[in-house]
Amino acid sequence: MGAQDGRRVTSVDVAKRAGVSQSAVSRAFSRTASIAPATREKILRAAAELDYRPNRIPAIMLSGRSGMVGVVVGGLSNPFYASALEHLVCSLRDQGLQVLLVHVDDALTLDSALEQLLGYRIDAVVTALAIGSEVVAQALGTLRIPVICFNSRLTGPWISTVSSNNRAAGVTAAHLLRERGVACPAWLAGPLRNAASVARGEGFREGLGALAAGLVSLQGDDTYESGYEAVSTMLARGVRPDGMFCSNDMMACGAIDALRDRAGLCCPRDVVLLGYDNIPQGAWRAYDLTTFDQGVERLVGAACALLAEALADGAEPVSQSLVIGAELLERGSTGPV
Amino acid sequence: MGAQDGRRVTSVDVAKRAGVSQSAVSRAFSRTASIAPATREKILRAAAELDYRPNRIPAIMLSGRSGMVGVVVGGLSNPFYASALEHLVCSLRDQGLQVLLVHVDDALTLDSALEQLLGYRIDAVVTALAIGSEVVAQALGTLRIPVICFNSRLTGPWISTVSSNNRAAGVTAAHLLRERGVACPAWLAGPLRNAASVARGEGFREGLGALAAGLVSLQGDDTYESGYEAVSTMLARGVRPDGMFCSNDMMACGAIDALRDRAGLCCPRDVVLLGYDNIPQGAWRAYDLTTFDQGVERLVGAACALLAEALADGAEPVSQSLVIGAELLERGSTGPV
DNA sequence: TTGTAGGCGTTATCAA
DNA sequence: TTGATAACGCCTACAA
Repeated sequence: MGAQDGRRVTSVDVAKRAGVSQSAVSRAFSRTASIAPATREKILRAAAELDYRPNRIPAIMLSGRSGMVGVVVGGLSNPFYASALEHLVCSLRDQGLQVLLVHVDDALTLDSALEQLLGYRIDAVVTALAIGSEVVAQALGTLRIPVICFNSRLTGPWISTVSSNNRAAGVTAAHLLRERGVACPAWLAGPLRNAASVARGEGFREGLGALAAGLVSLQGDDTYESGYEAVSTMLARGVRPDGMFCSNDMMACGAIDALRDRAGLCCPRDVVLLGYDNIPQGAWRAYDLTTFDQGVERLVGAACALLAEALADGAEPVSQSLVIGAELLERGSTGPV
Repeated sequence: MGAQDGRRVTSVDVAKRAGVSQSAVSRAFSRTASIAPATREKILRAAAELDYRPNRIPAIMLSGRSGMVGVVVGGLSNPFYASALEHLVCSLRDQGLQVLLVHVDDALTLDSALEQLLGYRIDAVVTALAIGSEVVAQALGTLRIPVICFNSRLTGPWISTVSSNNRAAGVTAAHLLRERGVACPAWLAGPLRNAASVARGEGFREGLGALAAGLVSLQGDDTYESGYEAVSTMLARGVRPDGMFCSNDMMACGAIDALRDRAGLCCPRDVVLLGYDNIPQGAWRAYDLTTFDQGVERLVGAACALLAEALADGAEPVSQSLVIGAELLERGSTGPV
């Protein structure tokens, strides 16, 4: 049945079999068009017999809208981003949008990737990149389609952002350490290009008040290894903080392991420590990590809401910023209350 | 510049500005067509001025090929799959293929997801699903486009598979435990629908030889929590193996934590333990997990090779099976040599 | 409610 | 090397 000759089954084939016009077939598969139930029935039967599947491509040509959203990801090795992607894909599907996925390492890849995507007439771009923001804003701004960024500082007429309240969380982290009687705090930063990390650091410093004077600042790159390295180096220099805020959970796990390995230090007994993101591994018994939960669902939900607005018929270029409050999730690494 | 009136810039606009025919514009952007360098130059300049980007959609209509591959993923929360996806996206891009990503929870979602994808005229499907294979094979088999599966038992005229040598790895795991003098081995299985897990278990049992008689079999579902639970329950029943093979690293991490938490048991001192997948977390100091490395690059590379073959012009329905050898990666959890 | 006809933006074919 | 023209498969007026 169907395309014996290799050719794909088209609406014309179905029309022929059902003894109707091609436009009738189109109507049978349309939500809005009016068609007699009996005719529709007949057509659907013929379509099923031929194993016909409507082709969306011509509709894209006519409408100029593909129903596809370009999703640009960087570090999928961070479970937080993997989870965000998973939620995003599901939410977009529920909005009837498909995801055209691109992985990007640097600004160059980004440019060529976007070029590719644009050929497919994607309706929008969603991204959680942490590449040099200047370059990215430049590249994204010229697309003339809506762009939604996570935890970014990018701005532009087509660019909207969704962020968690990084600065406030930093303050909260500082207050928690002070409550726990921390005297010598440390801050483990993510890469400087990561706007969220910078904001967390600023909030932390602010919340520390007088304690900020003696703040030990370490630099990581958001990976477990960098957290392990940074803390190992610090310990080797004889620096021993009793409280620590890590810009993300991956580094926090590395920090905990380095403290244990290199100096026999335990959390929270010797160091009160917390991270950010609430990745599943933080909940693993070996870490039992206090952290900030960004609420991936809310974050993604907000992004999709912005997207829906930006894609609404006749919408002007939208540029909004939404801030989602991150919630402190206390576990063992900051000790009992 | 460009579409002041909101309309998108087309090749006709560029042609007008460059003072050439529309076909000339098409040629200027084509790799194969022949065109005078001067003409090409002139056209590209006009295109740049208008910010023109070729539209791939009409080409899809003409050729029937979209250059898009549907990628169906399940558990992105397993870092192994996240990593595989990352590699896959990059490799496909290098082949000039785009990724249309779909997340699927159950067979129902799969059906509707595939229906969606087919509307976009995807050229092939790549998947690492571990859903009931009957249903999936049914759904995938009727697509009439190439399907590449990871670690699956699916078969059919259009279906190819890439697997790691699960059975052989199971045997190797058993031999390692025997070398270490294990007397009471345990096996922590993944879900039954996971063909890879079943094969690993069979190989393990085979490799154990006489020891298989006393094998302790535990059931998990490939998550950390299930590993933790299964081992906790086992310990509560007073069962204390001295060697353990876990069907994947996530469960292995859970097992290690349960052994430590619930019975103060350490690896490798009290239990010689190994997993499968080589996820980054297994290398974290808290686990230091011996495991089998599937070689994501090789796995993905093989899949892409199969795909290229299946998509070659005039290719018949391809059905191949490739097996990639997994390599034992010894770390601390199986002890020093 | 139904059929006819035009067009979406390219690529491919053919003639010049 | 170029330009005109016919597809590709569907949607959407418009007419019946």
